Amino acid sequence: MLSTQPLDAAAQLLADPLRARIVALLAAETMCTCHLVEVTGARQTTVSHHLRLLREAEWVETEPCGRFTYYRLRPEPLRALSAELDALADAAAQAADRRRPC
Amino acid sequence: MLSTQPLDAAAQLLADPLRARIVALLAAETMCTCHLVEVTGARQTTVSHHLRLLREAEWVETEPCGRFTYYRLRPEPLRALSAELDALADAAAQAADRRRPC
DNA sequence: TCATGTCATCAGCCTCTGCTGATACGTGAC
DNA sequence: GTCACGTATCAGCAGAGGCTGATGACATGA
Repeated sequence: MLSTQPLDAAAQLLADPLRARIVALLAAETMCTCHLVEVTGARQTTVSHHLRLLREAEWVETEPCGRFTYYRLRPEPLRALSAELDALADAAAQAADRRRPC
Repeated sequence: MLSTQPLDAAAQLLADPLRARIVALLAAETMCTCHLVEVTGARQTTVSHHLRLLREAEWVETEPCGRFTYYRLRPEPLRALSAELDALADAAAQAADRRRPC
């Protein structure tokens, strides 16, 4: 268990459609808020709200550049979550035989 | 993209603390509802509610056994989600260089 | 058949959270 | 300085979803 945040807290960050879209967009390209607003079609305040949650969870890093703010997605939290899910899948594959009797 | 369900829908299933706990418990051992109620300390209706969501998403399979109902966690959805997150992490690792200019 | 135990479903409540509009801050251009 | 632009924060609202108690279906054992 290498994760620094609980499984449910990490999953919660991806549980919203728009936020998941933002994560996917930032995975492809480092971009600033105005890009995300343009691509997603959401309001600026809404995008900023989601970026705040990602920032507080340390899933993204900000890089101010003049008037703009670039957002970069950190791969580490995604890797940690992926590894945790993979471990669960491994356990589940073996749990078909292990059955707790009533 | 091998996943049969959207990223946010899959993440939503793990976004609740109790539901994530149930998934983790079922990953370790195939067990029936009464076990989950006993271990988690939650009400039976609450556990049944979460099991229903996992069942409808086909994350678990049921096996009626007399009065009891055994629940088995399928590893496939976890693997698919893990793979998707790993791909996002790969992309994010390279996206540090790719920057969309304003 | 009747009582008991296991589990699922339903309606209602309540909390959480995402969305919105208004507003404030900082930066760069003029 | 003044204006435009990009961004963040705030309060209020509304919808989604988790929890609860009541209830019913089904299987088991006396």
